[in-house]
Amino acid sequence: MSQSLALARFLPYRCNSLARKISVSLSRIYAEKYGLSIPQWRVLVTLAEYGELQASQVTELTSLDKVQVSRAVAGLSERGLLRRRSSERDSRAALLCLSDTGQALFHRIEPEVLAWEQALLAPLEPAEQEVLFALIDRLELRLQEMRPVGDATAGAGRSP
Amino acid sequence: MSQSLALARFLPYRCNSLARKISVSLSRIYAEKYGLSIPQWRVLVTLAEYGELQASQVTELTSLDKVQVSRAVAGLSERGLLRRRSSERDSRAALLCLSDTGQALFHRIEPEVLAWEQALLAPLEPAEQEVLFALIDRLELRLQEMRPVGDATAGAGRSP
DNA sequence: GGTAAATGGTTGCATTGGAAACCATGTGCC
DNA sequence: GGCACATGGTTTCCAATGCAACCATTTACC
Repeated sequence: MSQSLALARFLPYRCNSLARKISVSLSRIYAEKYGLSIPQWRVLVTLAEYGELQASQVTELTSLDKVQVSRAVAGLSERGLLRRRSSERDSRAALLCLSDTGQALFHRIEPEVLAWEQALLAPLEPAEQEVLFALIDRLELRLQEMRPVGDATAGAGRSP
Repeated sequence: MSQSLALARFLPYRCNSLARKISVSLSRIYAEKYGLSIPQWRVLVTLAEYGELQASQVTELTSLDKVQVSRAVAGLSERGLLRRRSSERDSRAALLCLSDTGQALFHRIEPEVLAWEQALLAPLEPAEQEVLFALIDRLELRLQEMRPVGDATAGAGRSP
């Protein structure tokens, strides 16, 4: 039957478009007010959540690639928002954690961002919010299944 | 109550991440196989759907900005996939429509792309697919409401 | 212990994408 | 008609992004 293609009903387009609008709107908080890029923001959140992490772990947790993480870390470090020390176990590895300033900044931004997200999700009932996240989970899972086996294009670039 | 922020449960992140993965995966069809960029692809679809359009209309329909449309059109035009003529009503306006080659290319790609989308959506029941699109609609609507009034940052740059 | 391969992270370089400046034309107003 | 301003589209310039090459170190293996 193959209905014909119209962007309005084409998931890649709709999803992209939604994601873009969300990013633009949200970035007014952390970008315009606090001068953070998206990668920087993600690194900040992740370190706030997990404490001390190796850069490679941040890479996995944020879905950023290692270059983005490296640059984000450099930027945050320059502003004194995080500290880098090298692991004694492996002197190549850099262990990252937020400085007090970084923590403070995060705690200042977090409620604003959460409030913004709540405002966005407000029209959806809690059950609908669950459904939304569940659908996203399933689609991501599906995408992984669809990837041809033996494809090196995995999330964060591990695997031999 | 304000649960704390975790990326895994943060809609902007999840949505962005999903959109990105979808794009990467899908682009194997129209980018790698047919050498089209995303903007070019969107313009192609839109012209295939609507016939002859002015560039500004394409801009609105695709959620691309006018620079992207301009470049996409230039690229497609170079490859002979679309024709540009200037409107007699307004000699600034460019009227765009697919050439026969462009139509042919579209008809070759369309079924592949639709099949890909079906594969992605396969794990979702039809009713769930409806829910998904409905949720996206509502979120986009909500984003528009949330935009501070008198904000010039509208989708495609209309409004006085 | 020494060489080869793997891993963690950074840097350089080419490409992309968006904002603003820019032409060309059209519209409003006197 | 003429001058200011709006509009359609293109070009220019700069920042962000991503890939690949690159050091430094560690691991594997002989």
